[in-house]
Amino acid sequence: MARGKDGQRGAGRITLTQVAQLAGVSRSAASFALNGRTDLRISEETSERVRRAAEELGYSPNATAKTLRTGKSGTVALVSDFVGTTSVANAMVRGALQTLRDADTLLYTVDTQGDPELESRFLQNLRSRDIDGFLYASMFTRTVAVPALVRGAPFVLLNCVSEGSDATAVVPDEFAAGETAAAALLSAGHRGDIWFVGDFPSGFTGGVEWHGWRPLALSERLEGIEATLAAAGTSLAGRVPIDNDWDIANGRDGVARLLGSGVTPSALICVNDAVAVGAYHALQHAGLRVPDDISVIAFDGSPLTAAVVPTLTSVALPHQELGRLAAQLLVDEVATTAVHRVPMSLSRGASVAAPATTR
Amino acid sequence: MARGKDGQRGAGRITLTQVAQLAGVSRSAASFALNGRTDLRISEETSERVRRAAEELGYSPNATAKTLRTGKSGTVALVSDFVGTTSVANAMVRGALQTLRDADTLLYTVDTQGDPELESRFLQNLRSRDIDGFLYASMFTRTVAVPALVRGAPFVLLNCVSEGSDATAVVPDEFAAGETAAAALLSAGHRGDIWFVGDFPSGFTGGVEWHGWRPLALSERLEGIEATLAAAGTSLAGRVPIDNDWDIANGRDGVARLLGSGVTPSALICVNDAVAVGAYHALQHAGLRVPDDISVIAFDGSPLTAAVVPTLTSVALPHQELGRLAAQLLVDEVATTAVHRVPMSLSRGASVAAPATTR
DNA sequence: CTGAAAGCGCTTACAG
DNA sequence: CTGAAAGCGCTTACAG
Repeated sequence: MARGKDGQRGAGRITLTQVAQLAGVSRSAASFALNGRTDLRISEETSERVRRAAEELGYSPNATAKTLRTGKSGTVALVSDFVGTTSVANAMVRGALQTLRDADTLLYTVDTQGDPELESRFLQNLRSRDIDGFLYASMFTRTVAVPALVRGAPFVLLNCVSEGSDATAVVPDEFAAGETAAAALLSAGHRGDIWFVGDFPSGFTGGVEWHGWRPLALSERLEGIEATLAAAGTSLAGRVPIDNDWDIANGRDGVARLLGSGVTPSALICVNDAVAVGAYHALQHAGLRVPDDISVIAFDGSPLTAAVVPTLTSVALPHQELGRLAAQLLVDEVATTAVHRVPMSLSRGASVAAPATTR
Repeated sequence: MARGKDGQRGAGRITLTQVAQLAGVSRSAASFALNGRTDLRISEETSERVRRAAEELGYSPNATAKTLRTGKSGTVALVSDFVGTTSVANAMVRGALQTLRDADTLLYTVDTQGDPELESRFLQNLRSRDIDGFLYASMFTRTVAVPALVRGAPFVLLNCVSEGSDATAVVPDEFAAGETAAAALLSAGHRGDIWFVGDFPSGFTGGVEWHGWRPLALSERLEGIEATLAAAGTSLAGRVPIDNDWDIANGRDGVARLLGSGVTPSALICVNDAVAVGAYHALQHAGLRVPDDISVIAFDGSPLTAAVVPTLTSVALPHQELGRLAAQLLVDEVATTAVHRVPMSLSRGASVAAPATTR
């Protein structure tokens, strides 16, 4: 993992000496001014000049040097065994950890909570420690703007792609996942009356910003579904828009609305497992049985699939493999701008059967 | 966050110079030998002497100095927005992050996967970076042996307690949680035929090692339950032992066995949500309705509670508050050996009702 | 192999 | 305020 194009030391990294020079003061004075120390009784005017110089040069202190000198790093570590959990995030971390372990590299995880200001502080800190590389990851598959600080070191996007498609990225193959879901229904004998549950609320389309984010899964899954249905001479009977969160309540409400409108689907393809669980609830409430009356298939392959009766058939996200591959690409310094798509496999439950009409 | 008793610089930290002295070689030679470089054509015998000296002194290189000199840190960072997920682990991280943010401290997370060798490598690396403090956390509440490397800096145990109770720790109040669960059933009118699902398999007791770990939740929850029932003049009708994993299948099998033995409980207290979901399945299979025929209550307050019909009543783990408090104690340098117990609150679903016999 | 030295970028006590 | 200096712990080119 050598330094990236923009990651060379010295190439651009501003030091305190340079700030002092520009401000026309001693290094000591610059240090005192920047750290807001008053021992030296530096005039406010001088302090201001130093701060402006630092600002102008884009100075950011080297945390490694500071730590070496002071014996304090300003950081705390949380050490845990969390990865054991079956969580989306943890599976990605687990995959990356395995690969990096073989490469004798440790993995620090930081969580920005999706907050740009916190992210920026973390990135500054990490860069100032001469981190060898970044895995820039997203909770759910979407398009991101890669921060300049990340671009300054080798990096691989994990579960997201860059705006200009100008970076190495690893994402699930959502199109193929859509194909897989549709094919599962087709091979069970379904042809018509297949509904998709989880479209954007009206006014939104898959291609635009949504919730401040730009998810990829929805549009690509839909394309895969439609392509496969079209090849079999059919198409979706319709799409049920639901609210933002793609949670259980959204799924229940959406399907209740669908059933209330007099439609009797043969099968439901739900945008994720939680929505499918909500669909179960609405179906049960309407006295419909899964899969006897209606088949249900979803995406994600989360623990929810085992919580319902009958168990839910779902096209599983390959989180661990995403982490593994992204780490491998980082270690291997593969410097393409390719988007690597990892296959999603069908996790078979008992929620898909032959359509009621054929029995 | 000052350095802990054993954390002072210089006090004990061995440097390369000391290794070289003990081995009777130059610092250059020591460096070359330890890094396995051959440029200098150091004899195998000398190398061996250096390695022995390093070993004897317990030398571990200072990563900060090394990074400063070489511009490489040997680490990679995974930057993400994972914390948004509703996962046990992430809630703890989120809580800690919030507190530390106010204290202007960043949080690095490392995951050891429960592997002692990987943990040791991480701890070495973190200590060598002069990390200001540790949150030592466990996935589930248990007794841990705190590594010496952690003790070398200020630290707080998160969701675990130390073997000798000689460290500041933050854990859920499991005893009170047991009381809460029992009280919920009592106030719904249940008196007898209350069964506990999730006892250790026979041969194990709550006090001893289990699965290589020593969980606290089970024994303390049971004590709280029994204490509250006793105060109401009753007691558990029995305990259903289940297999190790405390997952959905374990719960289903355990309850199926119980029902198969001819018992008809009035209420079930399940050791966690997953086991309760399994209980639902077994009850449904037996034609019993929740809560009309049997009430069910559990512990954890996970997303599974919303996935089932009726929604599950559960005593919720206060993960975020655990993280928040632990971070606060770390920042405040509270140097007691106190175990702080955080209350668990009742998350009301629709799975508890009056006993069938009273209606 | 040795030994003295430079240098990574910072903070800080010191004499002026 | 300045300015020269030391020092954190390492790596590494250099002359012997």
